Amino acid sequence: MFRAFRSEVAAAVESALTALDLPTDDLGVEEPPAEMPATLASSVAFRLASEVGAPPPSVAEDVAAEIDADDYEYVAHVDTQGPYVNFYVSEAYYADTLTAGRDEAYGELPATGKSVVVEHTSANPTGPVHVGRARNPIFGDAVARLLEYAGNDVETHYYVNDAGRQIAVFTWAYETFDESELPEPERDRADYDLVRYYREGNAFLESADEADVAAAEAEIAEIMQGLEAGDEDTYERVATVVDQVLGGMRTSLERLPATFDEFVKETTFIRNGDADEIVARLKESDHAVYEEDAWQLDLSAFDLEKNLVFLRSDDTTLYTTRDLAHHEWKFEHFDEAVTVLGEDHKLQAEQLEAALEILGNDTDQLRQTFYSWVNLPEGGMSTREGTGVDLDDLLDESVQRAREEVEDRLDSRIRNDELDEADIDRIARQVGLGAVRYDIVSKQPTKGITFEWERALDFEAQSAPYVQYVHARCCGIEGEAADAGIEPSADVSVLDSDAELALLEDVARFPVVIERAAADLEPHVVATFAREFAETFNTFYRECSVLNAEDDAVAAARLGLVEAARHTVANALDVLGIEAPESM
RNA sequence: GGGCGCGUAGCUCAGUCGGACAGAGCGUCGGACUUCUAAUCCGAUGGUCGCGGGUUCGAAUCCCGUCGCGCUCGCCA
Repeated sequence: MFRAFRSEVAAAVESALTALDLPTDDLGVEEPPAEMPATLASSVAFRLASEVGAPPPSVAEDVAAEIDADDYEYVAHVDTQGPYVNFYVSEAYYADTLTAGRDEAYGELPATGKSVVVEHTSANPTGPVHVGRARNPIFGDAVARLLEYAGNDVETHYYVNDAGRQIAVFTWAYETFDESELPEPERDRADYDLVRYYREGNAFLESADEADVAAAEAEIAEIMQGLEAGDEDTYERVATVVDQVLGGMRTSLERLPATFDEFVKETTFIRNGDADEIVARLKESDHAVYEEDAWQLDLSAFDLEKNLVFLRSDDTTLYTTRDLAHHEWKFEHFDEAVTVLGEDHKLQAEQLEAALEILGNDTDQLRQTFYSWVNLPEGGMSTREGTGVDLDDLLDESVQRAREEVEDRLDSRIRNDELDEADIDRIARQVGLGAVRYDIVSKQPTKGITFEWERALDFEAQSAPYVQYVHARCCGIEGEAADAGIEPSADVSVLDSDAELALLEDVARFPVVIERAAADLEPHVVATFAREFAETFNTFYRECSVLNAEDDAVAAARLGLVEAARHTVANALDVLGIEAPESM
């Protein structure tokens, strides 16, 4: 309803300014501070004061006088406070909000008809997912969910790097070293098992004799050449490693859960000839240069001083070359391609975009968004060096701590709903995973995060459990109300306390929060909303009892409001990929 | 050194397409469970919005400079 109200306010200000023969290029519509009773305001009087030759408050009054609230459905009345023109919502606004909120799908925006592919995570299949990388699936999954809520037809892709040098090194190491010379794997799973070979291989290349390293490098180069030449045997050797490791990584990611509609292998674009075709087309372009035996793009026209090599001197393609083919393929099949990348890929992403433009693509289809690395207090995390915290360990620890919390609280629990062992398992999992996700998704992606156990696993306020608790409370009330025979209504005329109306106003804002967050690809906006919404709900909870309401009509309307609130919290959490527990 | 990002309360963070006194949580201190679940709520405490200029009626927000931190500048990905 907020979106409709906002349109009405904009229309009202615009027509008032037109009537006053004033410019309408900037209507100055904004949200007033929380303490103000108005829902929207316009600061347009500031800008027009000099033009009119009157002080802002006087201009504001002129504007307000031109607006007749009766012309609008959701505008109850208009007044001024100093230089501001304030707009107040009508009972119809509350009524329609409550009605809309009682739909389970509340918050989902009308279909845009656009298909969007969200590529995220795409971590190299070299070993277990660690926390440094975990921001990508958590943020990426939330972006995908958010775009879905915003009305798009979304597909998620994981781009599998199965063609690069690292994978060639891995394949060589896997075939070369014997398990007996490796340490015990940390877990009995393929990614933990095989990463030992990868680490051993890298260590060998760094420390072995020059001659031995040269021999190894020759074998590694052979693998890369084999892939480039389309040699079936080489593909199979590489796939043996990649598929196993990726399988293990997927198990970790699915715990979050982060799932993918498709895993797209990089080698696809070598095998089908698309990468070669890209090379041929790039060679033809005005930006192509042949320097030091390699084909490169001079991107100075795009303000990128670094040349992009797209064909090595040994005629093999590079990651970015194949990614160009990959992106053209995405452009063909989807209206929009969103990619979630670590900030370390920023330059490469700019080069990619420039090259796509050179190839004649409409790069408006491409949206690349970046996040900063998650570091440990003592420094960065690396799969190759084996430093860092594994995502599995973080999730295990979080669920375990959540379980301890549940058990600790069991004795002091007032509610007599007798949680059984299965409930405790469920709550521990929902809360434990939710806490980890919320901790990461609630922050602006551009900000660096230092991973600290205590902070990531804080189950108090400003965390997932805080929001989840509100959902459980809603479910509790609805259960009790059903037992008491109360039927929910949408009769807002009996709701008049500040707490009730504040909650209703927050329910009303949810769709616009989705809209804005999706436009900017910023799921943390939804996380902030969810937390604020939970606060508003808790005030309502304290002050407005459903079961002990003054009369039946109030009880019924409050129950309707609780239902709308539950849908709002559940769906806000759903955008973030966090489960909404029915009890906890 | 060049490019990009970040810098807001003791700590972790919102707010950043200019607007009404800069907001939360944690921490510290003090209160509220015979009540629809206290993973909750209420109150107190706490800030030169890194620093210096500029633009503007108005700047945490825009511009310039500067300092600190991160990322990046491979025929790696």
